[in-house]
Amino acid sequence: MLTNSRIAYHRHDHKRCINAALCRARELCDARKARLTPIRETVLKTIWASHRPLGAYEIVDLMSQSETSAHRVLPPTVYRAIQFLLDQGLIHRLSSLNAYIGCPFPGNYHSDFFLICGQCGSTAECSDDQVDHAVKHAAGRANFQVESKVIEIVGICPECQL
Amino acid sequence: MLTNSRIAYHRHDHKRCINAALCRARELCDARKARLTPIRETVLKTIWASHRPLGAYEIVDLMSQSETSAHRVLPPTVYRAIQFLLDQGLIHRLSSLNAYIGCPFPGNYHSDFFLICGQCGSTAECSDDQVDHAVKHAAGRANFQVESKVIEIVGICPECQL
DNA sequence: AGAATAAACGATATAAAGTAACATCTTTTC
DNA sequence: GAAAAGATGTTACTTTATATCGTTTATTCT
Repeated sequence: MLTNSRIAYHRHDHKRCINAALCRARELCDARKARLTPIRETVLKTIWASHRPLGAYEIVDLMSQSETSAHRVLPPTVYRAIQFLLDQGLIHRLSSLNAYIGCPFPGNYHSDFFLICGQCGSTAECSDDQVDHAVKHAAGRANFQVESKVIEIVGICPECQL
Repeated sequence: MLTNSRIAYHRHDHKRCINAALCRARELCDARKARLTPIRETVLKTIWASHRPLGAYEIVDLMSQSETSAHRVLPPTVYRAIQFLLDQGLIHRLSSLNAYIGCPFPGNYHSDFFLICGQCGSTAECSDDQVDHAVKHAAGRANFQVESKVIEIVGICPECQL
């Protein structure tokens, strides 16, 4: 099972998460000749500010408040950056929250699901063959051909159980 | 595996689906002393018009166009009925579509997931212990305690594969 | 039956999430 | 360095959902 739950749900130096995410994003975009512009990078950085999914308008507000941007950032600007980051697999959308979260392992193919803590909001991404297989098997029994899945689990993270 | 995929994805007398759903709804609400008012029943019936999930505003439009209602039905009216039906487990919300679908087996506890045909839109509900177990197991490895899940699979239904 | 209470509904306004369209500016390509 | 492609700024708008308040309908209790 591939997951960042050990990091996301425990004390850690989050700057390293941010740095790693930005580095990998630059690498990936470079390799793909996709343009990680300042705006896009700022949106990615803003999303990576924590392990809690962020709504698009929260990103708008955070970016507008920041010193770096002179004038208010507008929704289409953020949504365009979000779309780019989604296309590049650098972030994911959580349908059940209308929110976005950074992908901890972009580039590698992974069919992922999310563990969303209902208490603190921290969300980990997981990729597990058994879950994948169970879903595909169940769908197969209905002769249903799987193309994509949304799996979002709400519960209590290890820290919030204490 | 509990599922209505055999029905939803194949020719069938859909009136029976509607009748069955309304009957079970009446029974359940009766047993629980919950009030299945005319509006609520109409919303449920409208949702059950097909096996395709319906957006709240589609319900608003359909109900407004119908002869039975003299004046335009307003969003809060529909949303209140939707909330009631969700509370009673008579319908489900599909987060990835912002849409609502009738539950084919209300009353029985079931941890369900959905098979959404990307082509025709028809959606079946499934409940499968193996999927359930795989998810719980994967979450457990992250010491995450599952409370609820959203599992929505998009793909091609048996009919649309032909 | 009739008052008191609770539940449901009507209506207006507004919040929250997301997009269309078009003008402008910047980068890349040839 | 001109043409084309890509990114951003700006305005307006669509879609989804909810808050609020006044009114009506149903239930309960005596």
